[in-house]
Amino acid sequence: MSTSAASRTRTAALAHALSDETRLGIIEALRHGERCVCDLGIDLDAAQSRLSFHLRVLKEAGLVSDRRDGRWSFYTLVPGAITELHDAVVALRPLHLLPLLGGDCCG
Amino acid sequence: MSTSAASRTRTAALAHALSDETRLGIIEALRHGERCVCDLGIDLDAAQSRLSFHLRVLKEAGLVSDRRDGRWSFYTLVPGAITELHDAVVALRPLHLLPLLGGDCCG
DNA sequence: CGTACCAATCAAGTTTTCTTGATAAGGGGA
DNA sequence: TCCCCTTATCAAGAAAACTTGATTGGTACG
Repeated sequence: MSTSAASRTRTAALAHALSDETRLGIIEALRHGERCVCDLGIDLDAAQSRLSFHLRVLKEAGLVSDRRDGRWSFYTLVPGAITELHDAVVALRPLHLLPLLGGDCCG
Repeated sequence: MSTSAASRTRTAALAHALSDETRLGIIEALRHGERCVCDLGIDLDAAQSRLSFHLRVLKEAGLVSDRRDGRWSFYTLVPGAITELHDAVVALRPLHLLPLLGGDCCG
């Protein structure tokens, strides 16, 4: 039942991907669906190079995926990663709070 | 409905606190209840100074609280912070997955 | 007192992360 | 072909995070 070292590594990587406000802004923008980089740049008022850097971090963490269409790159949230993150957080609950937080009731 | 800048700052801070494996190990150890620093050092095989550093990060993020008793310091998880974290992750769900992940169904 | 113990803090050095500007790769249109 | 647009990548520097060993501050106990 104890969290394995591997899952701890994974949780740390996911948390790191979320530990930056620019990246949280990207994720928020992608909640509504696929976006191209140029639109994200306008939404977030971020330099192109900076945006590209953070998109790469999110992609390497498995939180977003990209698709190329002509000269544009489109990014999307990976639903499974959000679920994974959710499960990781639920796994941190104090044991005496186990029934709370909505972790096990909707399966 | 859009995530405010303040809550993004808070989410980033919480995520940063979880982005380190040593700190995840501490949280895991505290799930079972209060622990003193000396026990945590044994559990995690971490140098005293290093442990103290990470405990301070967790404390400043509001994830743990401490209590002094004689020469010992005892640390505990702050239940509200885990809940807060849970809510923050739920708020990142893609909009078309809103009914999933157990966010809204448990009162 | 003096010693031992526990934990926080400090100082120094290393590593990682982030930002910025420049360059390169690739596709579309004239 | 040539030029422009979009994006990724690189290089360099700045800032933040982490580790380690030493010091300091309290507390208990002889």
